[in-house]
Amino acid sequence: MKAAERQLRIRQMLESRDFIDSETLGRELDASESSVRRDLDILEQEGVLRRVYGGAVSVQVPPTRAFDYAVESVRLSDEKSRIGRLAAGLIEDGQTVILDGGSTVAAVAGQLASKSLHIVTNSLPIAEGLESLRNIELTLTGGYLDPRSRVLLGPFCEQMLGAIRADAVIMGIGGINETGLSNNNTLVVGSEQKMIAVAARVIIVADHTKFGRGGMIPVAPLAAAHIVVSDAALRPEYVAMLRDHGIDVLLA
Amino acid sequence: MKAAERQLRIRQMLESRDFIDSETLGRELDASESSVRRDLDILEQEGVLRRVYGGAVSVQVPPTRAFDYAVESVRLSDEKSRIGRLAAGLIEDGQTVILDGGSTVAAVAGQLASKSLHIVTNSLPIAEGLESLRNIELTLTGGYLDPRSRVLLGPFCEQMLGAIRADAVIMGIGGINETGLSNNNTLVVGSEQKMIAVAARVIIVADHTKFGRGGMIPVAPLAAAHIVVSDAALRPEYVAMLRDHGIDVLLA
DNA sequence: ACAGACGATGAAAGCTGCTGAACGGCAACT
DNA sequence: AGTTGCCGTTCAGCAGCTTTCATCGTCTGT
Repeated sequence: MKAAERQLRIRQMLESRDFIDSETLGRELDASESSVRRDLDILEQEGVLRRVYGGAVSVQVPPTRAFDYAVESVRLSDEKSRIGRLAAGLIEDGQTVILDGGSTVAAVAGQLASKSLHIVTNSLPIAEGLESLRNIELTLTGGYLDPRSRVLLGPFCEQMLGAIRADAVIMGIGGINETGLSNNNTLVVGSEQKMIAVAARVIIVADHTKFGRGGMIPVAPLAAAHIVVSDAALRPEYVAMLRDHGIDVLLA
Repeated sequence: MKAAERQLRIRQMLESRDFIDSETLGRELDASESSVRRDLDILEQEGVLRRVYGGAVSVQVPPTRAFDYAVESVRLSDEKSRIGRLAAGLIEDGQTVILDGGSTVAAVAGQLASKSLHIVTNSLPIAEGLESLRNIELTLTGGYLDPRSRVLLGPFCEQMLGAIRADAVIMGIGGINETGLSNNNTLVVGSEQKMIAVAARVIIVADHTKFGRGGMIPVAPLAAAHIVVSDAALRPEYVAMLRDHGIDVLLA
């Protein structure tokens, strides 16, 4: 394995982990710890990570400061923040991205803070978390404001979503099983279907507890999703099911 | 487990817990209590937590939001709140009302809290002020979020406004003189023109300092307004000018 | 095709700094 | 005042870091 490839792999690993120790890196990359250390030096100079005793930590734009206001009530579990980081890694500078509501998507939003993006969202908490960032151009959908979830809904929201095109949509979901994606909130389903329709890539974020569950309202068949990001506790049969449908599965 | 990783885990644990005792930390992190104590020292220096006897408590983030609101309410002068009360009296239960952005309009919004209304607004601060009220149905326009004024703008906003009808619009304004209403913020003008077009009654709220001023961008001729609400310090010639155009003038 | 230069790699040596255990002191509770 | 439990300090041991060097593969010029 060449140096450039190792460094790429290290970058990827840091998308889903806060910290990696040198020993693990050496083993996973099949290289000596000397080489790993050299790679870490280079990546540190590039600002990708920070070297610490025992390994390296990923240098994130402190989500604890940039985004906490929006999600102060929603305690982010470890799993969700790992999913967030991994999903955020799928988005590249300059893209237009639709963000659905929901706490898992909010976790992704926090990790997008360092990128230059055009974000379209119907979620007020997410908008509030991102609005102060100069590198993010923020567009809200219109619509009725649901006071419980603080999400914009209804025909105006759908109409506006129908008028745009996006590189990707990042969407949370109530339940996933072999029959497809589903949700329990009746009102958001229409907007979510529109989001899927206008986005070139559909990225579903869902922790492992969402699998096997069927929500009340079907949203879309499995084939509508291009990428599913979940956590390591996802049972293998679900991974296989998704891959059978041609869906990329990433586990944080 | 390395020091850096332990400290990250401690940070995460404090996201969901206010207090952690040293013994639990030592067990969960698989490290000696000595090491845990050292970590806590470091994290305390970084301001993440505060050490207490038996463990550590998370240090709550100072709410910068409260500062914003404080500034806003200080700026809300006696005149504006009187104008707000008077203008709110023009609105009846059950109506659909469009609210423009701006601090004077925000003063009106505060006085609308007791009524049962359907409010349409492009202002995030106003939406945040009203969203918790059960008697108010709230619809936001879509559009680009202007980070400075926190108002939704642009073609999506105008398109959505064009699709609705309202009983009234309550609008602040940058300047009023014999040539009409004008504003200094280029971007909001298009939305304001739409609001005027779709509302049955156009209610302009403006303290007396706005009169005689000409803003950079013309918004509408005087005749577009149906009611102007100002304060008692408004000079009589302006009252006469407005009445000559068939506009009702109310002085708070 | 061959020789030399260059960069990358892994191993070894020496050093730095982290770790856990032990111990005395102090705070909290009875 | 006594007991219990927690804290800060100290120190030996060791894991990990840096530096150095020999080796190997690749590239370049002749």
